[in-house]
Order: sequence, then C-alpha cells, then structure tokens
Amino acid sequence: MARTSTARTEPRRRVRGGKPHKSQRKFEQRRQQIFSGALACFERKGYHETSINDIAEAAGISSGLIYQYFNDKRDLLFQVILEILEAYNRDVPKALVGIKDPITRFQAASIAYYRVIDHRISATLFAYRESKSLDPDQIKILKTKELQTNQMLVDCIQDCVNAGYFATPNAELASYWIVTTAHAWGLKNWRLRKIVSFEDYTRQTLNLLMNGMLTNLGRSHLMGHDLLDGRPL
Amino acid sequence: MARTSTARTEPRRRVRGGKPHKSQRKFEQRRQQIFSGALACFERKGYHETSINDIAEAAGISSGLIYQYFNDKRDLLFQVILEILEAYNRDVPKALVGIKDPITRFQAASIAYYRVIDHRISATLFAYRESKSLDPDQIKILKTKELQTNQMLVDCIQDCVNAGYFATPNAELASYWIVTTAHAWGLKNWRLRKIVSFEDYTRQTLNLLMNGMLTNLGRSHLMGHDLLDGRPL
Amino acid sequence: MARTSTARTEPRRRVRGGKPHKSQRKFEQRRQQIFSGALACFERKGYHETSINDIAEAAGISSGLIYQYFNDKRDLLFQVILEILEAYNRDVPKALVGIKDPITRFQAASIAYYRVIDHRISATLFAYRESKSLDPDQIKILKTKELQTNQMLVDCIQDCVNAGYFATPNAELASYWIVTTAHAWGLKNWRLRKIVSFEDYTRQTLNLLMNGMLTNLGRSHLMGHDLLDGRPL
Amino acid sequence: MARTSTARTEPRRRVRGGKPHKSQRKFEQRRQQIFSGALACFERKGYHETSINDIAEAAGISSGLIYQYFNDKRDLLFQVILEILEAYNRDVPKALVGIKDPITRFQAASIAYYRVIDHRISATLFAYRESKSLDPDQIKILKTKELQTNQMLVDCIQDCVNAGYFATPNAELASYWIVTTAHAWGLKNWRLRKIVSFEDYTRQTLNLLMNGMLTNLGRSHLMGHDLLDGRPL
DNA sequence: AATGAATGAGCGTTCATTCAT
DNA sequence: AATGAATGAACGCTCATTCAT
Repeated sequence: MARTSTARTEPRRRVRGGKPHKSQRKFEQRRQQIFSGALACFERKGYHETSINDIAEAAGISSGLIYQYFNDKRDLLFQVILEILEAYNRDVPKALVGIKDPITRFQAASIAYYRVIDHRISATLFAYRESKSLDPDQIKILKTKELQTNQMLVDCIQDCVNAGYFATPNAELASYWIVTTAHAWGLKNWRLRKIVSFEDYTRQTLNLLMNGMLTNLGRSHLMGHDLLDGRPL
Repeated sequence: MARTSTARTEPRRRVRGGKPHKSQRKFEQRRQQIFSGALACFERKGYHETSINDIAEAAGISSGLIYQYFNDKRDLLFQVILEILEAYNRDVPKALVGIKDPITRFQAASIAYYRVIDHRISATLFAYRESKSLDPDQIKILKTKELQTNQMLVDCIQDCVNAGYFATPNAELASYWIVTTAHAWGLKNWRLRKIVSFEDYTRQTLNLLMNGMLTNLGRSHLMGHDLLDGRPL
Repeated sequence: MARTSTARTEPRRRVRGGKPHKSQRKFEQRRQQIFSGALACFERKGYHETSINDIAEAAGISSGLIYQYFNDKRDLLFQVILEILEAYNRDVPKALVGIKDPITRFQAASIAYYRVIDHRISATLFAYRESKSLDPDQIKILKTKELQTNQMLVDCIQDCVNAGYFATPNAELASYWIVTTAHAWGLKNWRLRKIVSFEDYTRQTLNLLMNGMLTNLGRSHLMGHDLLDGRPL
Repeated sequence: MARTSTARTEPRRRVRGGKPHKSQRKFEQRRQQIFSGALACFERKGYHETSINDIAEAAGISSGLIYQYFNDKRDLLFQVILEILEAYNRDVPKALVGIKDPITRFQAASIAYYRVIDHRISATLFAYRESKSLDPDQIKILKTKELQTNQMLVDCIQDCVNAGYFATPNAELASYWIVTTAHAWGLKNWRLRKIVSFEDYTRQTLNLLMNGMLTNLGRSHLMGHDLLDGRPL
C-alpha cells in the first residue's frame, strides 16, 4: 500500500504487470496528450494550483485515465520536468554537428543553449519553480540530467583551453557562466526583454564572457569566423 | 470567499478600524514572530506544503492569531518575500557608505549583493519559487522593489561609464550580469559550492565581468586599489 | 508522510503535539458522539459502505472534525471494535463480585458473557465482520484483548477443576465452548431467536456444557444453588 | 445504474437472450476460472479490497469478460459464497452413504461437517465476513441454503431421538451446537490450533455434546462402535 | 488579545462498469 | 468471444478560514 519514494517513471499499466499495449503508438499518443495538457497547466498556474481535473480537461480526457499513464500527480510533474531537461540535452549537441573548430564549437553550443531557453522560457521557469515539489530521488535524477547538459559545455570549454585559446582555471565554473546567463534570460525575461532583444542579449553577453576567457592566441585565432560577428545569429 | 485582487498589506486590525494598539511595540514583536515562523517553514517545505498551523506552531502562537496580523496565507507569503527583497535593498547601500571612487563603489556594491545572496540562499530560492503564487498586483510590487535594488547597481555602473572607466552600451543589462551571477550562486549552489568557494566565485566572476567592461582608462585607474586584489574579500 | 502501520490510538491533536484541551470533558463528549455515530453506521451498513460523511452526519458534526479525534477511518474502526471488546471485559467481572463458590462463579461468568453478547448482538457481528480490515498490529491488539476476556472464564474453569468439581483436560478449550456458543447466539441469531428464547438458549446450552464437564463431586456440590435452576436468569 | 434488488444468478449471456453456447463446456470452464480467481482474492484480501481487475488477473482473463459471466461484482460475491455453502451441502451427505445406525450417522455427519470447515477455513471466514455486503434477497437465499445443510444434521438428531438414543427437547437447537462448534474451529482457529489439534478438537467437542444428549439407552447402544473411539478419525 | 474547535469546499485517487474494436 | 481503454462518480482526507469563548 505505501509507495516507497523511488523515482518511478513507468506508467502504471506496465508496472502492475498488465500486458503491453496492442498499440504502442496509441499509447504514446495519449501520453503526449496528457504531457501537453499538464505542461500547459503547470506553466500557466503552477503545479499546486493545477488540479488533475484541469489537466484532464486540458488534455481532453477524463481524469481517471491519467492514472493509467502516470503513477500520480507528482510522477507527472517529474516526467514533464524531465522532458524539458531532455530537450536541452537533445538540442545542444545538434548545434555542434560538423563543427570542428574549438572556439566555434563553444560559440555554437552556447548559442544553442541560449536559444533552447528562449524557445521554452515558461517551461524553464516552471522547472525552476516546481522541482522542489519532487521527492529527493527524483530531484537527484534531474540534477544528474542537468549536469549532463552542462558537461557538453564543459567539454567545449576544455577543448578551447587545451588548444590554448581560453585561459580559465575552472572549466566547469566557466560553463556555469553560460548556463547562468542563459537561464537569466528566462528568469528575468519580464525585464530583460524590455531592454534588449534576444539577439543582442546573446551577442553582448557571450562577447563579455569570451572577452574574459580568451588568450591572445584565441583572440587572433577567432578573427574572421566569429559567429557573433555575422548579423543574423 | 471572493478575494479582490488588491495587494493588501495592512494587517486586519488596522483595516477594520480597530483602535490603535496600546503597544505598537508588542504588535511589531508578534508580527516578527509570525514572520520568522513563516519564513522558516516556507524555506524548508515550500509555500503550499506549509499549513497555517505549521506556521502558528513555529511561531509559538495559535493559528487564529495569524489572521489578526495578516489577511490570509497569501498575504503572509507576500510580506515574507517583500521582507527578503527589502533586506537586499538595505544591505547594498550600507556597503557604499563613505566610498567615493566610482569603480570601488561598483565593486563594493557588487560584492555586497553577492554577499547578501550568500547569506540568505534558501530565502532567495524560496522567493524565486513562490512568487508565482501571488496575485498580479503583488507580483508587480515585488518587481518594482527588485528594480529599485538593481537601480543601485545601475547607478554605480553609469557613474563608471560617465567617468570613462567602463564602456558598456547598456548599464541596466550590465547590472543584470551582476544580479544574475549573484542569484546563480544561490540557484546553483548545490553544485557550485562543490567546485568553488564563495570568495573564489565572487572574485573570478566579478573579474570576468569587469574585464569585459573596463576601458583602458578604467583599467589603469583601478591599479592599486582593486577590491578584488586584497586577500580577504 | 507515509504513516507506519502502528496501532495508533491517540487522537491526532495529541499526537501532533498540540496542547491538551482546555476541557477534557468536552473532548470526551465529542469523541463519544463520533463513536456512537460510527458504531451505528458500521453496524447498519458495514465499514466499507459507511463513508466518513455518513458518520459525520450521524454524529451531527462536519466530516473534517472527525480527523481531530481519530487518525483516519481505519483508526476509528479500530477504536470502535476495541470499545466493544472492552465492554465484554468490563461486564463479565462485574457479575463475579462477591461470589465465592467456584461453580457459581463459573455459571455467573458464563451467563454474564452470554448476556453481554445478547445486549450487543449487532456490535458483535460487526466486530466479527470488520476486524479483517484492520492492519496486523491492530488485529494483534484485538486478539490480546479477546484473550484477556477469555482468561476470566479460563480462571473460573480452572478453579472448578482444582476444586475437583470439573474434569476437563483443557481449561482453555472449555472456555472456548462458552465463548463460541455465546457468540453463536449472535452470529446465528437470525435463526436461533425463532426457535428458542435467550433464556432457554442460555440455560440449555450451559446445562449441556456443564453436564459434560462436571465430576460426581461437582454434581452433588451443585445441588441446591444451581443458577440455572431458578426461573429468572 | 439503478440496481433492482433481485438476486440475479444467471450470467448475462443467458439473460440477454443470446444464442446458446457452442460449447457449454467452455462456458463452465471460464466460469470456474473466474470463480477460482475471485475466491482466492476474496479470501486473501476481502471483498472490498479486491478489484475486478485483481480477479481478472488472478483468473488470467480480461476484466471485461467477467461481465459476460456475472452481472456485477456483487453477483460474483454471491455466487462464490453460494458455492461454498453448496460444498457443505455436498460433502455431508457423502459421509452418510451406506450408514444405517442412527448414532453412527449422527457422528459421521458431524465429523463430516467439522471436516468440511477445516478444509476450507478461510472460505468459511470469508463467507461469514462478506455476506453482509449482499442484498437482502441474496442473503435470504444463502440462509435457506444454510438451513438445508443444517437440516441434514437435524434429521440425524431427530432419528436418534426417535430411536430413544438422544433426549433433547429441540433437535434444531442441538444441530446448532454442532454447527456452532464446527464454525468456531474456523472462526477462532488463530487460537484454537495452538491449543488442540483438529482431531482432538473434534473428538472432545463431539464427546461433550453427545454426553449431554445421550440417553442411557443411547449410551449402551453406542458401545463398541463409537466413531470417536477409534484412533484415526 | 488570544485560542483552537469547527467548518466544508476541494483535492488526488480508485475502480466498477461500459463499449469500440 | 474477448479485450482493455476510457469513464466519472464517489471516496478519504486536508486545511484555510471563521468565530464563540
């Protein structure tokens, strides 16, 4: 009866030993439906103010059905936040495909990170706000996921350091400068968007950060193919 | 039942036209008691998970009494967050007293800002998380309050720009670099504290940001009295 | 959050560290009110078919209040059954006050036992039916309580055996003959009451059981003061 | 939605005028499957705690299919209890086949009754517990069924009385002594099995009861072929 | 000023039952 | 014949808020 506080991910159907669905397709579709409904509600009203019925309504289904796809409301919250973080994890590497030059890779990764935040500002805010409501095991998973994303930035920075382009004593700290300023675009968007455009914010902030990290070698290496020079980002 | 969406601040006693307190002193004391209890609970468990009874118990009073000092639970939340922001507003100016040099003022203000965050990390996290639960009017007030604090930084930066020490096209954006990296120390403290000390974080991050803003004039002016050079911050 | 499956008895108020009630009297009164309402509902409709709202209504209070006196519905069930068993425990000893003769004591105890069942037939049925719904710890407590009551009968029987009046190899088994025939009056009352009166049932059944246990000494000792001889029981 | 309070027994297929089954055999097989699953669940967890899905899973079929064999969950409960009572009805007569002597018949019937309870203790407990959940019409049917079984004992006793072996004013009451003590073996098994074996319980209890009923004629008639004398029951 | 008993709306969750496939 | 996805009413329980004391 008592649920141990493990970070359950599987929908109940599976858990309870039911057979797999006839149609995995239909199953995933429904899941997405609920996901979208839940995300929309959570973003708008927050986790606690959203009732299961709100979600059901937003998803166009009955409330009971949700429990065939998610263990409980908290599980749904977890899944939704996880999905947001995984989107980060998916988008950043995509931006690096085919890019060889270390500094360009760093710039591309950073811009991608800024962009993914910009595209999902309210989802990002929501993830910041509501993670606290999860149980410790789930939070640990989210943190791990976040560190994975950050690691991609850390790797880019370390490559620049190894190539002699960046001089920064702590690559992970440096990665947090990117992460932090990206998130800041979301967290303080209510004000920032009134004083700079997304492009300007990205350009100026990245320039500032790179300025502080570049060696002379890096600075001269960069000339001619700085991603931040070209007009459209 | 129906809540009008005014950002009520006054305790009910006043509102209802009751007589003034025999002892304003006693009144403030009680208020503080409730404040402290509420903040402690909110930080630990979050707003929604905290019940009025939790707060009453933490404050050592009865639950009913809370309603003589605050209109409702949300009002209490509002006051508590307001108090946190006001602490920022109080501490930063204190650090500037007697300092004349623009760059030193900027550094002192920034360090003060970092420090106030560091001293109240969980309160800061809490304010970030729970502001969403307030009603629009209350949120507007908080934003105004936040802009006031930021304005102090903006002013410092603008003074540096005017003196020819900083070259930065947008002083408010620059102030956000301070604000967001300071907040980041709180928001990502779970990870950052494992890779840098508060002092190192502050020193390195401020150095980075200044590096990108200083003019040559500023750079030479700074020599000899850079707050970030002396060992203890 | 997760409640461990201990057999809680105390009302929540006390448990949660609240201060004791101003008026213990009022508290007990309310508790009794809920008790009576719950027992009435449980007897009539069974535990599962009874909703908390049914009980609240029967008790003339609001549903929420129940949770200030009982931990949950199951706790209420437990308390109610416990109360029933304790009534057995109270009534049987009363019947023995001042009686010295072993056989008379045995008869008096048995009659008392039969009587207490007869007076609370539906409560007895209810206890039989619903104990299964309790958690193991609570069931253990009930079993202990039941054994305490039985022990009084065992003692009476053993005294008779020691005095040479009864010859029965197993006093506890013999006590169960009393207990089960008494319970049978409740369990099969729907039929038994159509073929014998309570008095006749008691008289005939006890006579039968004693017949099988009495020694010749016991039989002659009994003459002249057999409780089962006098007309009114 | 509105349930008419008839004691429906027939599976829906029949009711709705569907064609007869290709294979009555298959039909009965399925029915048994569901029966077994339901009984297993009901005994272990009780009626209310068992969900239709539990039963479906235990029976290895889908939940929907149950409704082609039973009207609703209550109907299934009814059938299962009915089946338990019918097992009593089947087993007791079997024990009497070929036996002529009245007292021996009585003994054989009684032992058979004790035995059938012993073999299905948890089913017996379950029937006691859950009958309350049925509707009045269904309960009436169960009572009738129970009286039928009892009647076999009554007949045996009456035969003994008619033959002058037993002196007991009320044969049905006497039959209840058997029934009651047999059921007691189930109801109080948690304790009784710790103080006597099934054989000892049966032997001692039956001896006790017979002692009280036998006439001198009966007593001398019994000599030499008392079923309770031989070692193995 | 202070208490805490009392309320009752509202929540998350379950599950018997239906029905399209 | 058989499935299991879908429904939605109903439950146990919580807690902000009120108010008699």
